Amino acid sequence: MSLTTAATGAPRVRPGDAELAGALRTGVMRLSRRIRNERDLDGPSVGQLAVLGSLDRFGARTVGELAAIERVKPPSMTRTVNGLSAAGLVARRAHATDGRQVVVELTDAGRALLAEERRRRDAWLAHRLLELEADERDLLRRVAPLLERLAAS
Amino acid sequence: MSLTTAATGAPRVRPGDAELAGALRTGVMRLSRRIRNERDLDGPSVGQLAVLGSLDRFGARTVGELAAIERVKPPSMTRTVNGLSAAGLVARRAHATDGRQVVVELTDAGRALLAEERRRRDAWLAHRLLELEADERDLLRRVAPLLERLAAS
DNA sequence: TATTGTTATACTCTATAACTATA
DNA sequence: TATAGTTATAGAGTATAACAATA
Repeated sequence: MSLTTAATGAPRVRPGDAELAGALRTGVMRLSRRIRNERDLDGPSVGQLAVLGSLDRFGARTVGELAAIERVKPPSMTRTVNGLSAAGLVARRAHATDGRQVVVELTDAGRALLAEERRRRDAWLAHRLLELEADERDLLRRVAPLLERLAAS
Repeated sequence: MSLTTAATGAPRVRPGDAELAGALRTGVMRLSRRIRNERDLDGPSVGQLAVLGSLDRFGARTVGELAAIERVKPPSMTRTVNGLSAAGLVARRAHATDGRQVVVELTDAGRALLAEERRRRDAWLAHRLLELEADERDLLRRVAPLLERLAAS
């Protein structure tokens, strides 16, 4: 099975390509809805957890940077940070040199919650993943960065 | 907390497994947000399009069946169907034998819109997909049903 | 003037609870 | 009584527009 044309070497569109966008879209949208539904109702929201994770991975970031990372608008990130701050999971502090910017950083409580969150990663998604075959998990592991790339493009 | 049991011979968790749920979750959530943002603002919403697609694939279905397929609650599906009906894309009709149920079916306009939607599948997602390598698209094609399975489990 | 963040406001999608009609 | 769908209402998450503070 050749995936490229003999002439140009350009990727050849296969029969299923016309349906791929649709299939991927419905799969992503349904799974995202499912994830939103299954999370711990007393804990941080999915969006809040994503911010905590980014702060842990990348270190303290301004509100604007967090908005860019999560691909939301600044007012939305302000709201998300407000929630995290009210829960004591992040703290705002002044930017060292630019008085307009607000730096957001994890608190000890935020780090602890993140650790706890990781510890119970056998919540429903991880649990469902374990019901898959090993090669299917491998597939998903390779695809996760692809989804990020698509979201960032 | 053990993720596998030596006794059952279940797939053994590899080093990356602990992070898979988190990576998949953030990828799915960000891409879903991106998809929501990029759609045609004058056309049907993502949820409405999904329903049109299901009606096309599976044929006429009751409101309750559509709610189950899309994994939303009946009142949400009533709203979605209301929007589609107001746009003339679907029609309600009485169930043949059960007066409580309402059957939803595609109209000609709905079918035409769906065809048009497919024709311009080189909108941003399909366009982005074509920028990937052929083997990456193959990966996504194999993963799409997996996402559905995860969402349905 | 331009940029960063916030406040005010509104819209979309989803949910639960209560209600109607039918089985 | 139980089920299917709808209506009423509320909550979460997002957006745009206007504003304040700072560069």
